[in-house]
Amino acid sequence: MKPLHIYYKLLRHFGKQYWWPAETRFEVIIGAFLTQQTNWKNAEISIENLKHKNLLDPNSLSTSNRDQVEILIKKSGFYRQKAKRIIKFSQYLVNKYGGSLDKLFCGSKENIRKELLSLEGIGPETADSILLYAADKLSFPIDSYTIRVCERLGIRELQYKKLGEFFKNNIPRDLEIYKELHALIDMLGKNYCKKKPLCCRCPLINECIYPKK
DNA sequence: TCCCAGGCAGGGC
DNA sequence: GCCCTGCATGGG
Repeated sequence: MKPLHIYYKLLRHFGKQYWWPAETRFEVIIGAFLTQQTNWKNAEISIENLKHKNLLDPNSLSTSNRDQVEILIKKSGFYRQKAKRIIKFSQYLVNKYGGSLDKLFCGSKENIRKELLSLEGIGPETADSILLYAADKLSFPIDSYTIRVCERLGIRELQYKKLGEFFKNNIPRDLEIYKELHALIDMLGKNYCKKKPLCCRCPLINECIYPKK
């Protein structure tokens, strides 16, 4: 079963997800930090808290008080690390690019990715999420849901890099499809593919695993 | 009570 | 290179 086939099945089943839910690209990035190993709803509350304090822009966040930020983002967990990291990211953006994401995103995808990965708190998944949803670059994020769903589908290459290549080689180079497919896989994983029990109750995924001949 | 949530960094080996 | 652990809160 090809990823594109799965994409259309999921799209029919769940409808469009319209990821990433955010008003600005900067908000996408901060959300990407905050949602790490955390339920999106709690990350969203933290985002709203920052927004209400007018801290959701590079200049304000870069000069904000860390104790205050820690309190505002507490609900999304790991709040000390995350407060430090989003403030540091903002400072980096302001100091190197005058706070302009256009300037940060103006180079090649590969170079932007390397630069993002060099920053504290940005690993492969967060870098690819930022590239796809904030920079509009064709980069497919592999998160725990993606790995879980691919396990169910019997896809062997489960390491981040190989799985990324797998998607890259099997879906059209289309931003809309990249964005929606990642979101749809998360929707599927979130609802139907919990780690336990191992047997999957979702008819859709079962059909993917055992396609009709 | 236990497990999990849209990971990452740092250490050991 | 892979594997383990700390990071922290909230919901089911």
